[in-house]
Amino acid sequence: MTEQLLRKQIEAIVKLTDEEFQFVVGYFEIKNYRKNQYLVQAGAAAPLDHFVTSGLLKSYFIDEDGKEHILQFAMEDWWISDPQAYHNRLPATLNIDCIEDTTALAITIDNREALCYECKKMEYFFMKKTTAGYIALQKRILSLMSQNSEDRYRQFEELYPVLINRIPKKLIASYLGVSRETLSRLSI
Amino acid sequence: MTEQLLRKQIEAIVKLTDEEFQFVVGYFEIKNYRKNQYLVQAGAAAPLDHFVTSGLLKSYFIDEDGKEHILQFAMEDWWISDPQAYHNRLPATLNIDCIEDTTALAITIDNREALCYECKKMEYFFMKKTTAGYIALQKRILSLMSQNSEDRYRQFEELYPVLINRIPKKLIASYLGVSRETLSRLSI
DNA sequence: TTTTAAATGTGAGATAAGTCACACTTTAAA
DNA sequence: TTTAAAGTGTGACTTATCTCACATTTAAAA
Repeated sequence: MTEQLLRKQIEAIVKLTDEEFQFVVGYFEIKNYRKNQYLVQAGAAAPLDHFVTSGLLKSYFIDEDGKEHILQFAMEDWWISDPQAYHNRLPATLNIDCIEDTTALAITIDNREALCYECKKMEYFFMKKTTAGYIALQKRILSLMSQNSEDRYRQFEELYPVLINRIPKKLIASYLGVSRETLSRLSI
Repeated sequence: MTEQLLRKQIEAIVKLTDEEFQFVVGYFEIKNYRKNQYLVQAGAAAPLDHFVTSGLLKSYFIDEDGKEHILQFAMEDWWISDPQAYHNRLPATLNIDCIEDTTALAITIDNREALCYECKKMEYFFMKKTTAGYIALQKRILSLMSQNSEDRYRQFEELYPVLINRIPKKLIASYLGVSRETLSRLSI
């Protein structure tokens, strides 16, 4: 069952009774998306945070030259949103779309805030997740500043071995901040 | 009074009574540091998160070539730590030291967790701060991936005008992920 | 299965940024 | 106030990476 994945992730941080988990799940809705479908489009509202239970997504920014820069991939057990748009109820600056058909549990910002208010365990859970995300982003910044393309690729390989054969190399290049030609020329 | 800065920042997010604020402040200690002094050294413990009330600090990573990469500056009203070391009670991978003599309110991770447990308003406050930090890091990643040195410098100027004349250009270069020579050659 | 589109590899040349070197200026220390 | 250290600017050369082009392979759609 798709909710069990969420439960497992939550319970790695805080224990919940069956009733508590049913209460939590009530704040989410199950969503299905097709390959290439947008979940979020720049300029539009981005009212949902998604916990992916199957499939694969990417969030990315399109710069003034029309170039895509991938900020995040999200497969099973990952969360994905445009955090700025979501938390501050602003129009999206990012796009999110499906690399594969995807099923996710989605929660609105209002529901999330209500849930955190009603259930402090969940506030604690989200706190832990956000902190871990913050740490991961700091590492990514250091990686962009201190490593060359090849080292960044190798680090990606090590960190997300599953994704290497599941995502086109040109998308990995975009995630790493390198052109697809340069990635293709690496001795890897 | 140095605590009032903290109160003001907290009250921009959650209102506190005088008693509540006194309770909160009890979890912090006032620390003074001299210019060039380390707050955190790579390899050692990093048991404190600092809320700066005066002065200026930097956190940075030293790569295998001995090159410094600045992750963050922190002046009045900013928080600074090695989040990975702090939250997970690990040895630091970052260094933090003073660009200017600094006064800060410091809190241990144990005190922070106890405070969040005792005072849900503070948990909410830290949640908001961490989320805002996460969003800022995402923007920095996109900036590193999509902008050239000059655009990054101009963006820094716009975002932190106060820091431009307070920090040596070579440190700004390190923060922007560019050599000091290249920064010096920009037509800015 | 056939057709079309997407992904990938690779050459050739352009370019942003890095590195090393040294002079000059500003700031801090003795 | 003198001395030393740190910060900054700039020339000359190197290099990683980008861009454009086109061929080839692989995957998806008709």
